[in-house]
Amino acid sequence: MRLVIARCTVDYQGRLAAHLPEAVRLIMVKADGCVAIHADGGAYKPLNWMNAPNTLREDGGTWSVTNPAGESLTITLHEVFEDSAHELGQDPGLVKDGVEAHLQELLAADPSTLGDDLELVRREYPTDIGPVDLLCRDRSGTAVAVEVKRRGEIDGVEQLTRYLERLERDPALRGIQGVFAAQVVKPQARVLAESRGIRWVEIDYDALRGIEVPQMRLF
Amino acid sequence: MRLVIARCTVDYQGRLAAHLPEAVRLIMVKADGCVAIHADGGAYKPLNWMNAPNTLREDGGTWSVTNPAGESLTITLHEVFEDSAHELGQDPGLVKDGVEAHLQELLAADPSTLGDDLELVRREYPTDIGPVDLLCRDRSGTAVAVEVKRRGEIDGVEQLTRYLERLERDPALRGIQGVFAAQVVKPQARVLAESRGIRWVEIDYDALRGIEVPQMRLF
DNA sequence: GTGTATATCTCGGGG
DNA sequence: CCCCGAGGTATACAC
Repeated sequence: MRLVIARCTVDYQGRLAAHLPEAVRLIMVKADGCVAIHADGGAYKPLNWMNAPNTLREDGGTWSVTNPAGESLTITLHEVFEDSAHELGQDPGLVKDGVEAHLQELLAADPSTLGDDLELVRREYPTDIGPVDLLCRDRSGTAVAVEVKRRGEIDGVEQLTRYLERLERDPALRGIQGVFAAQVVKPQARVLAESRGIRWVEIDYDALRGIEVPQMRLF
Repeated sequence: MRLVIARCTVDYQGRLAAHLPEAVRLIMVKADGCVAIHADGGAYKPLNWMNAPNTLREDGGTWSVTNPAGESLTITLHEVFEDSAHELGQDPGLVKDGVEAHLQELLAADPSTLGDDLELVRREYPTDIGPVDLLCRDRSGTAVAVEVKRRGEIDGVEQLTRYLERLERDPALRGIQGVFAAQVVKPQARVLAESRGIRWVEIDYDALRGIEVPQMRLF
């Protein structure tokens, strides 16, 4: 990783056109070739950047970064305060716990949390407008579509509504019911779900984890 | 801006739990207090981060970053290879051109791209759930609401559907039609739009720019 | 402050 | 490769 602190101007031409007036900034060049221009604030997002794969050409105080898609980033260095490089090596990567995919896994393993005697038919059941998280059947054989969210907001209810509309057209699924499952279901989402005959369930993540087998734990 | 290259482990506890095993990484601390942990690859997004406002406490080789929302980032330094600081100053900021606002401008200037003889009534026409991008009328006097996107996805169709439902309640707009305009309209969005009687149009941005007057350009 | 809409979103998974 | 959905989305702007 190369780190350059310099007074510079930057121009990006590609999906949009963007220009940075002259100022002192950090230019970060990673081992995979990606380039990011950082100011001293504004969260982690750089002011300007170019992702790999790309080509970096240095010509005196002018850097040209181009990629196969035809985008270009031009950096003009007016004054360089530091220019250092470090070997970081391969990163072992981030281990995450507590995201929607994990919730979905846990619920797929034990759908009874969502209602009496629910049995899983399949996860990511496909429709022509995208896959529904869980397709189940209850004891009476009625199909049940489940949308799982970490935070249950109005968008999720809309999403489940679209799926139900599509699934209802399949004769084998006629009469399908909807369940909206999330750790927290916001008031607006509750109202919308109820007005559409969709049942909503708040899930206790820690309780679900408690019944989980040890080797499923990530760390 | 402080830049530290170090062998470290990192743990985040907050909206989820995430762990980084020991490896050499860049730790960037910006003037506003935000902290980002970068590996030597993988676009501009850091592996882990904590945005301002937060509190950084250094205790030997252990850094604790906490924020008012109760999230925490713990960095354990095992070996420090570099630790430098630089004064960057206030950044004048980015000048952008070519985003959705620009597309909307161009279409407002020439709505005929969207359909025969469309005439603009007004941009950002207000409804009680937000403004619709363009309100037009066609030759027959029928109102037409236009939602403009750079990339036409399912969310945009939902958005336009909500506006149409509101606008239909206005007697002066009864019978209003919807047009979903984007540089690219994704297949799922096409299906949903058609099933709701909304016409979709793909826009050629470069062709629109070609007929644009020079003083509309930003730089 | 909450809600809504945008983003050069980034990132990962599946066909 | 594209399509699609999730994100600790972040960010700006309106109410």
